[in-house]
Amino acid sequence: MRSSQVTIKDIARILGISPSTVSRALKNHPDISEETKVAVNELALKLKYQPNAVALSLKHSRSNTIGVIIPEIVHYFFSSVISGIEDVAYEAGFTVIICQSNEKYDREVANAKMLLSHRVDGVLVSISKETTNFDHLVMLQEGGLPLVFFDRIVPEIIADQVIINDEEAAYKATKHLIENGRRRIAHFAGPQNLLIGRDRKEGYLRAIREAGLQADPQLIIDADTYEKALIATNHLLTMDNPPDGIFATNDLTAIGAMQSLQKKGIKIPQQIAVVGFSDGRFSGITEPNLTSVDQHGYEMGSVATEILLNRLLSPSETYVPQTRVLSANLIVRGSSK
Amino acid sequence: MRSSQVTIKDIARILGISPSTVSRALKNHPDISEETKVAVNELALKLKYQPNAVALSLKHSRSNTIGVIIPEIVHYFFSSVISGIEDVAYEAGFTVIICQSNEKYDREVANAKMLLSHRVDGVLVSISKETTNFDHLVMLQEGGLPLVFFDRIVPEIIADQVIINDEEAAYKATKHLIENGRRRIAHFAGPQNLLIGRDRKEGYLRAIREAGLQADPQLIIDADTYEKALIATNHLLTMDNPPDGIFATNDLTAIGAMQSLQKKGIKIPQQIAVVGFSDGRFSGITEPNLTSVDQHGYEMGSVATEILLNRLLSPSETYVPQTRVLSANLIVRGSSK
DNA sequence: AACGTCACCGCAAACGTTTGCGGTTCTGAA
DNA sequence: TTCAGAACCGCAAACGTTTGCGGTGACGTT
Repeated sequence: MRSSQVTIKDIARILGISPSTVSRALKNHPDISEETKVAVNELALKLKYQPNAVALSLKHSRSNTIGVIIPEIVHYFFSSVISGIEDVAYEAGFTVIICQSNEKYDREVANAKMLLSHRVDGVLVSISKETTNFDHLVMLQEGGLPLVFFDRIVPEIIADQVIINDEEAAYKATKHLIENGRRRIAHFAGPQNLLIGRDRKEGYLRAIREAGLQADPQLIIDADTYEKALIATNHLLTMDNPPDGIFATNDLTAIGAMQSLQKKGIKIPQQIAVVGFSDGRFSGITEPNLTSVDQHGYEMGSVATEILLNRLLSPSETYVPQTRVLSANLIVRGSSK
Repeated sequence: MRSSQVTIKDIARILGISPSTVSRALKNHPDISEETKVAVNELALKLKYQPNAVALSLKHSRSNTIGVIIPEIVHYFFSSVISGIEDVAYEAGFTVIICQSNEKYDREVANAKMLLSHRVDGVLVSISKETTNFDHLVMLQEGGLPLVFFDRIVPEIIADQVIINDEEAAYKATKHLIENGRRRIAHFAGPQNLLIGRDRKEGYLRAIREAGLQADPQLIIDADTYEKALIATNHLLTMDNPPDGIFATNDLTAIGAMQSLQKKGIKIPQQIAVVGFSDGRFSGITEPNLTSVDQHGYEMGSVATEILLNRLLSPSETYVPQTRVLSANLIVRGSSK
């Protein structure tokens, strides 16, 4: 913030009137004469006066700024979410402070404190993989801030949330594999402290059970990164009875699996089919193209922001937390047909 | 910003002292007795007092916030840059307001005004494809804000900037194709109003000329998106004398080319080699893996932010704009061997 | 006792903007 | 002429925090 920007005081001094009159003239207040209004508005335009949003924030106890805490910016899904957030916030005249936790709890706590200090009006959160204690998020609520969780939600905290039905989506993905003849399906699972990790695994298990298949614990592997998938896939291939399908918790993991398979000369989908999750930009790029659950990142960001803005702009006396479940559809491509 | 957050006034009232004493006690001021300091600090901790950053901003004419204007968040390179920006800002105790222009000039102008109004301390900018008038950026400087351009810079404005040597990188990429025997190389070029578009084309042309090859205008096509590349590649294949190499201005465009080629049964790189630019996450995912110029997004964001923070934290009397050129190396993979 | 110094605070003003309330002047009606 | 109401402002205080300066009391020295 620079001292060389024009303030209401500058205009007042030049016109020989008081700052309160300048303020009222700029707001077209009925008590101010037309002559004064014209003079003020012309000078403000000429001097390129911009209201000081910081001073307004202090005066009104409202900053028109929302905070966003996400695990990682460089991730197609999350960057899509931020894009949706920023577009909706922009349309509503809000600015967006972006914080990444880099999947670290401590960083997430520091981010929460910083946002509280900056007096943001509300916060959109997707928690880090490490986060198992939620005091810092409760603190935000106690500070009067509405929270909206998205994707990685926290059932322990009463708040609005936007999700897809991870269990249902995973169920569909696994069922698709089963309907295409796969009988031994591995699941590359995300962290089980995150609800999305649990739900995706539950959906997978439900489809397995419904098909009367035996759930084999050896086919459920903790692997939610490209690198882990490279290793995990190699491991699967050493089994006496390797799988004929892989359902991965995200696209990059699925791609890691695909590449391991292809390096071993395994034909996809003929020998082993692969399904991902999130429908990132990659899915139309791999060979064969990746079947994937469309997670609607941009829409998730948009909806979460709309819910938050509604909380801010239309406060209601009774708080009923809202859960919006976005449709998640399976997009079938070459990797699983 | 919520009225339920604890202020210095609350602590002052509870302890029966003045707000200025609370402030000084919190800052360990030597004029304040040890007894008072202990009482203040204990109560502040108990009440979870957090300084009001908005009030501090107003008082100090400094917000410890930097603004970022980028063309598009959902883009691997830019999301990498933001990640670098956020990490460096966080370490320095700064927050980051993120604005995307969606490649629209009008949006970029509105973003600039909003950042000025929010009294950010400085701005990091990569301009939109549409931007040919820079008054809104000059306005930021006139408002006292230091600017740092990155990637898409504006030579017309005297400011700090962080780039890779696009011309040199493109020269290397094209030369690599030539050294691998390619004699008819197409260039999928970016917008020529952007310096990066011009420089990449110049580097391409220089390599062509140095090799004693004839530059064929029909081989230079305006195509900087995946979709445009699908079409442009098909068009190239209808030529009497199709190219044997393609140098694309970014990775997604290169991938579009690859997919068109593969759909027509063209072997990559045996028949036509492909080189991209930016070394996004995709390059290790395509088949064959894509040769690409590594654009160092995260490093670019980090360096740009460090330069900006230096401007803010160590102001110098004489302003000498700084240009940092990051190394850009060609990473050779299967698409061009 | 008087004076000077130091410890330890509180007052007041600043930052930019807004808004309630009251002051001043003018005009019209009684 | 007097009074009331309206037009048109300016003052003062608020928001949260900081910081210069001055006030007050205690203590030590002359």
